[in-house]
Amino acid sequence: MDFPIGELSRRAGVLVPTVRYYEQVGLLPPAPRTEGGRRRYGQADVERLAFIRHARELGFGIEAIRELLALVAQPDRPCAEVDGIARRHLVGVERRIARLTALKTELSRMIGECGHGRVGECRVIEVLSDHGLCVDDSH
Amino acid sequence: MDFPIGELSRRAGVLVPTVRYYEQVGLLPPAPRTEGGRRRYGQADVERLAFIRHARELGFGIEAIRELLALVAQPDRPCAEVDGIARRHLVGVERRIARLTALKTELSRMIGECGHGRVGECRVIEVLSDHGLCVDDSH
DNA sequence: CTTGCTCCTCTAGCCGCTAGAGGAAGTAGG
DNA sequence: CCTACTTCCTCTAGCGGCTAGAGGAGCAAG
Repeated sequence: MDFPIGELSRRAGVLVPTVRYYEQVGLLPPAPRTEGGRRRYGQADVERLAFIRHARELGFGIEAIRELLALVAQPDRPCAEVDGIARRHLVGVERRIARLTALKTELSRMIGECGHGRVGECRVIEVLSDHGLCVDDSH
Repeated sequence: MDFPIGELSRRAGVLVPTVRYYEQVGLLPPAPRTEGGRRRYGQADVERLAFIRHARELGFGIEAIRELLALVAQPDRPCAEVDGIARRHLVGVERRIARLTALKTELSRMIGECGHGRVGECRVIEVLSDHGLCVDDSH
């Protein structure tokens, strides 16, 4: 119930330098130290760190996670804010998907039209050279 | 047929500091200078820069663009390499779409299950706290 | 000749880590 | 007690692809 950073790292599945980074940016509180200056952690830190890790895996940014952690500390407040943060993130993810899907379409078309001849006649190069050859000019 | 960086910027639709950055990383050749030390450009630079811009819009990285530009300079070579670069990029884009789509699914589910009560009972927080509540553990 | 615009270089910042240097603390075995 | 080994510490720099800002010089028009 009182272990060093490496153990925390293993338990939460987060690299040691990343743990220190999270402390630095304020996602984890400054850990108490041994006489020799080493950080000591407890079970609560494992849970907090696992929360952070999972949120990161779901693509939340550091700032959003900071807000989520602040809200977790106030369990009696309505969860509209939590909902809002998650929804905003979802909208961002959907936008990125839409953009990447447009890219994918354009790339596929470009590649499909390549006649596998020489660079000088390559459709891929032509399309890159002339935006007018794109179907969708959203980019 | 001999204009400064601001004019190049306008014609190609690329910000001035970005043009200088592209020169720095070798996508554009070092521009000839006036006596006063200012860069001068011609029509060929507009086309090269437009090519770079379009490739960036399609998500190609600087390194890939460097390779593409080197290939454009050798129009008689077979375009298999061009094709390869584009295909590799397409695969990367598809992977990112797949990943984001999985995120989107998880986020939507999480948000849909939120009962709009208090933070303490919020499903969003619960899911973030416990990875076991995720349907797909690919993340 | 002065105003105002454009241009120059250089440095730092964005995000979220990751890597490495150089050194100190802690632990296990002889 | 000494050594060897591992883990930990701080600090700095780097990734990609720009973007912003400081501080100064060139240049064209009025």
